[in-house]
Amino acid sequence: MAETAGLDRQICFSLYAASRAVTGLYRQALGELGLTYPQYLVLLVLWQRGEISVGDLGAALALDSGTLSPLLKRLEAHGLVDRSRGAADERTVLVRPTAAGLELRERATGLPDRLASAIGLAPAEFRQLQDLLDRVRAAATSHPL
Amino acid sequence: MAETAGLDRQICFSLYAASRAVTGLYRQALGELGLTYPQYLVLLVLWQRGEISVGDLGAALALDSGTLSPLLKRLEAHGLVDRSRGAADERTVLVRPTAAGLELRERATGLPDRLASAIGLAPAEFRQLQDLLDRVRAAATSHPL
DNA sequence: CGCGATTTGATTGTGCACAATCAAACGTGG
DNA sequence: CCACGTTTGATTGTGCACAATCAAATCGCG
Repeated sequence: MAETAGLDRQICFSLYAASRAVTGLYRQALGELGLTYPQYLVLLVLWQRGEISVGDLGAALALDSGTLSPLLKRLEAHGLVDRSRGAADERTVLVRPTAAGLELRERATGLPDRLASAIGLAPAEFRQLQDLLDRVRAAATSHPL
Repeated sequence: MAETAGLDRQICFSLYAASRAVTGLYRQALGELGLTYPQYLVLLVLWQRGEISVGDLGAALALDSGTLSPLLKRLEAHGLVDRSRGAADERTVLVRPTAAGLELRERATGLPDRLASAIGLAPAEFRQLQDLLDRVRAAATSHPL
């Protein structure tokens, strides 16, 4: 045989398709807030940590500066974040939410629960899925193949 | 309280991050073949189904023409696929692999197994993960939120 | 101090994703 | 036959992702 397996047997496609489907669900909800999904993830970090450097933000989200720099400029243009050079190290850029950026937090509070109920897994299944995904991610990022 | 949950508690981020991590693993392996990950998915379908219309391809991969049209042109420019208008219906475009496109299948045979072992889940866990992902995808695509 | 190596973020270029719009081809009722 | 609505793919525009490269700031070591 040695036939290449079809799409239906490839875990990678299930992962890829599920990720895009869930992002699409967020797209609808976030559209009301004027945010994209990666922008929402950045704000999640800022709401939790307050001021943070671009580097630490990239480490938290596993995104590099080529993705974050223009994204942060768009958030700044929309008045949701401030950016400034660090006082101690002039190379670092510190990002923090503005008042408008903090206000969005209230409007986004119900979002994770709405999404979770739309997906409709049992709580135990959610935990199981997250555990498996985190292990996959850890293996994929450490193993250079 | 009513605090927005952090990144670590959001299943959506685990899904998003795991998907990008696995895609990154494929990126290394596919680089030797001169393919991107979505291009590889298109070829998987073509290897299995032979000739197929752009519409059916989009349905199989859940991708629209705005993504597939330029992607297929790049594959055509690399000599891996042919494109032609359908005889019965001049609106449809039929895509099929060239000889070079079919040869790549041999070079890609070991790939899913190599990736699976790099990820390192037990077979039962793989099945479990795929089941959960497919259910998430089904719920996310049917529920309009 | 001074100079090479490192760190940090920005820039550039390619390639997805997806919404919105468009034009050509098809199909059907009158 | 023909006008109208539908289907099919292409095009356009915005916004991620990521590799590669760059410049400025900092650090380390002699």
